[in-house]
Amino acid sequence: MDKTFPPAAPPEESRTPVRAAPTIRDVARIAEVSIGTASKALNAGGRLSQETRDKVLRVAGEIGYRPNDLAQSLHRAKSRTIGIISNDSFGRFTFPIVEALEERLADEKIAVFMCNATDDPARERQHVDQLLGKRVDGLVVTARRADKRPPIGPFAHGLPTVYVFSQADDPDALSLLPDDEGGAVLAIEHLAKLGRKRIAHITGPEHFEAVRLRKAGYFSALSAAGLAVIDGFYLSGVWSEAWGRDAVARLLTGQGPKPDALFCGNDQIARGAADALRESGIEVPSEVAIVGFDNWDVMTLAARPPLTSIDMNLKALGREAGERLIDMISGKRAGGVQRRPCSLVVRESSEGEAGTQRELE
Amino acid sequence: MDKTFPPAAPPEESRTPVRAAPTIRDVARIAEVSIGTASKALNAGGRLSQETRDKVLRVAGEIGYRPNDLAQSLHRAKSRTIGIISNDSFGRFTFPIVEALEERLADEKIAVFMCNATDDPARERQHVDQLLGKRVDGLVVTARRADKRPPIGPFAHGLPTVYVFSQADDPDALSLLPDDEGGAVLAIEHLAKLGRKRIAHITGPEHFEAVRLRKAGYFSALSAAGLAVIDGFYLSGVWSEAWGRDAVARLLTGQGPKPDALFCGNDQIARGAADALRESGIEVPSEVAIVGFDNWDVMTLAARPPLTSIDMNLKALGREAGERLIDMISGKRAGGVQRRPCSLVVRESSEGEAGTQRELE
DNA sequence: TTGAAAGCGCTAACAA
DNA sequence: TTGTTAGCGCTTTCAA
Repeated sequence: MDKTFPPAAPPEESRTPVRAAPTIRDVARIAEVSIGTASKALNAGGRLSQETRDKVLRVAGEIGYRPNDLAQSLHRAKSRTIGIISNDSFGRFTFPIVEALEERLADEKIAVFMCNATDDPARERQHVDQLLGKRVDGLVVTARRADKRPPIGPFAHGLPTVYVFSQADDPDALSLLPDDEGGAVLAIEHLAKLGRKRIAHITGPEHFEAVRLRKAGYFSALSAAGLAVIDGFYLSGVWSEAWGRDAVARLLTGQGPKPDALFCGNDQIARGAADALRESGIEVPSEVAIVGFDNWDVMTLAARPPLTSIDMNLKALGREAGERLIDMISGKRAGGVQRRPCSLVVRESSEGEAGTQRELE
Repeated sequence: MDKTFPPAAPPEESRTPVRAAPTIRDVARIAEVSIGTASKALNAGGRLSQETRDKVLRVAGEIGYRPNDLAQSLHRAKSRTIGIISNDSFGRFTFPIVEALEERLADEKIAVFMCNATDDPARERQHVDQLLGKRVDGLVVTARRADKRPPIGPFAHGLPTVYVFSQADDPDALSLLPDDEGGAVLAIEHLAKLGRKRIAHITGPEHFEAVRLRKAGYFSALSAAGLAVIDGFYLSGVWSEAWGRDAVARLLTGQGPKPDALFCGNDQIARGAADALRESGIEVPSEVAIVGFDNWDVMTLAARPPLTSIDMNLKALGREAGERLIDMISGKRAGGVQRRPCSLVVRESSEGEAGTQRELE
């Protein structure tokens, strides 16, 4: 066969619909300038006649030229790209963090690779490996539990990394976490200010560091407020509404004093507690006030009454993670475990004047 | 000053901790071969003496060489990178989709850029623009509502794009959606099989296409099952537990017949309905059975009793979106609105033999 | 079996 | 003011 004949058109299926993006070379050719000139015009740099500059920009606009970041990254040191490794398969905590982070980085024209490792170290390693291949400028690591985890690496050593809602077992690493203990203190101070004297704490499993920290805050704030620690008023269980109901049943059937307030380890427990109280004919908040944790609207707003809760300010945490990462990328060193304040969101489950419906001393 | 003096060391802050990644040039130099040879060895291609190949690979391993994807992408046609534009700021529906999509694409060594547009067209456009600069091979668009939206572009024209849980107002675009109508049919068939005759439908706002489709499924399945359409048994409101409770109150206080089953437009409504029934002394499922929609465990498992629900199989949807996008990237054309089946997940709120506790005909 | 060199799209230093 | 060119890290011919 004659090789000079044009080859047959490729079959429909394999004909890609993407037409190759125009390059700076195309712009230069059409605008009848050199590539260097075109580059200068497009990057608004150097001295150039206004006329040439305009012509180049016009042509670029007309043919839909868009610089190729890949090519730029190749000889800038930076790819303007970071990776985020998430280990929260449900996303309830991770999502607001990631969202705020992404928003903050978008302002800086940095794009975010999203990788879900779902607590599988092999997958995680694979993802990090891929991200290194993509020459990301930094890494963010998130998790569902705020417990210590082995640091990324050593294969990622030297890469700016921020752990957020997650804690690396490496003193040099930067970890950004909510101040769980402080959050608990907020809750107890609030209840104490309302005149409550017998505050119980119903919470999740103790293998969560958050549980241990909130517990510590509970006890320290009680004593700071001059309130007695009552036997049987600290109940650790699981993170469910059912446990909230159970725990309330236990508190009500016991021999000892009955609580006039509950501080719950999360909003699901708090909601279960609210249901159990209502169904036992105990009024919230007049007889028993409730404060939850997480400020998860799905729970706090649907509960009857709506729940006062502690907000971990996850969006702020995500935004700050972005900022710290940007700092690290530009060479600033940082490390250590840093905790950010929670805030109290008051709703009906704890509203009302202190002591109005209470026996006063 | 003498220019030949070495410049002062940069201040601590600006000294970046990242040591430049080794290049193939480094590998070649240390292994004492040419760059071409090193490349051949690393890519397992071409004929090469086993000895040289081993030496190159050993050196590469020792110095931690990792190919630079950016450089590769530059003259491959593909970047092995896609972008996902999400418009669901809460993430409840989007998250499982994105997660499955990311997992599927990771198998193909394709990385995912995550962009949240939060329903702001300007932000969306900005993101698409950035993604085009990064030379992504494709785009996935997700939303919170499965309603029609303007297509991405025309600036992204020609770029393989899949709309998932989201529908482009463009007949050529590929949209992947759950079969809401079929889901409703599943629910009604299930209840009819249990012997229920008076099935009410409590749902969300009609401006959601999903509401209209589920409504259509409700009516068509009723008539297919030979069941009467009862006046006042279709109630459209909002997506909340409170509305579920309200709607039940309406159904119970009305003059007409009382329902023996409820099909709810989502699980929050269903949970509210379950609460209202229990508090009215009506037993679920013996007196009134309930089926929800979304199969959101936070609701279905916490409700008393646990809720039967329709699952939209979002993970499967996400995985398929990944597959279709891969197809499109490799040149396969696809388009149209494609709906994927939902499935029924039976729990206590509708369990039990048909008619055992019911008046039978 | 190995090496040399062109080129992917872009920037920046230098030359004209 | 504009053009030329080296080179970012890699692959891929072609030559040796």
